[in-house]
Amino acid sequence: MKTERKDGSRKAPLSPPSSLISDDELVTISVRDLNRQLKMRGLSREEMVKMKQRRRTLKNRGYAASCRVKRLEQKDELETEKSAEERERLRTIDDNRRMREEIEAYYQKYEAIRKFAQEKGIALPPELEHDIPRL
Amino acid sequence: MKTERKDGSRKAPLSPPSSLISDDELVTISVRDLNRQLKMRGLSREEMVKMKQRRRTLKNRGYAASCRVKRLEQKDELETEKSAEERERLRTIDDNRRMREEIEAYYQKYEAIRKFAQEKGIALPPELEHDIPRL
DNA sequence: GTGATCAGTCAGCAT
DNA sequence: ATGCTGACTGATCAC
Repeated sequence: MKTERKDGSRKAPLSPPSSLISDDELVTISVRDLNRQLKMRGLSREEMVKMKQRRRTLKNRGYAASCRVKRLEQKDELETEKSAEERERLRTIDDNRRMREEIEAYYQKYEAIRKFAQEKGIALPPELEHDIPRL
Repeated sequence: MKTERKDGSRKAPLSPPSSLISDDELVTISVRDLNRQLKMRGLSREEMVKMKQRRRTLKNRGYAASCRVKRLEQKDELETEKSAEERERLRTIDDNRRMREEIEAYYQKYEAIRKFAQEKGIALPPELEHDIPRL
């Protein structure tokens, strides 16, 4: 079975030590502002490209996390819906059982009267004198 | 929406060009046989370690694939079960509808006889003379 | 050592 | 550019 991670810390993925901007800022800032910041600090074209790539990677990290959360949510949703269907099904089956009892009660009542009439020699109207076929 | 990969080829992940053993062999062979092969070919300790790591990575690749397949299968299973529950529920509801009709038929029959008796002034046994409360 | 799963990375698709 | 997802990798857990 699975337990907890000994260490909650993750792979401390990228971010070169010489980061001028924190990961958090970098993913939050707009492209426009980022360009401005980089220009102000006088980064070389190559450094700009590197920074852009780091931003993209950080974004991807977030997307991956969202993707996993979404998958779990959809799974939970499916399970919930399945349970709801099952509950409904069982409830309906129970309704069914009670209805069978009700049918039986009317059937017995009807049969009792019919036999009573037959024994007393009372002629019933034709539509009442025959048994209803049991379903 | 998602379409097809233009190119079925994958990232050609590892396998240094100078591979003495193909990926397929490497994951298949037993550790015992692998050691024998490596010894026979006279690989350095460092090369041995590299090879072991490559083997582990290849194994992991397979595990990851299994894991994804399993996830999909479980999802499909859930969806199938949900559909089955739903079908059953609808079927039961339909049974229910038919039973209601049956109840109504007996009820009408019973009521008709009871009223007939009442009009003719025929005394019914006490257990037959009263209406059954409708459920 | 083996298998499974998580989080991160990258490729490729769609918007 | 942005967001998503499949596949791959390394870390880490259980056995």
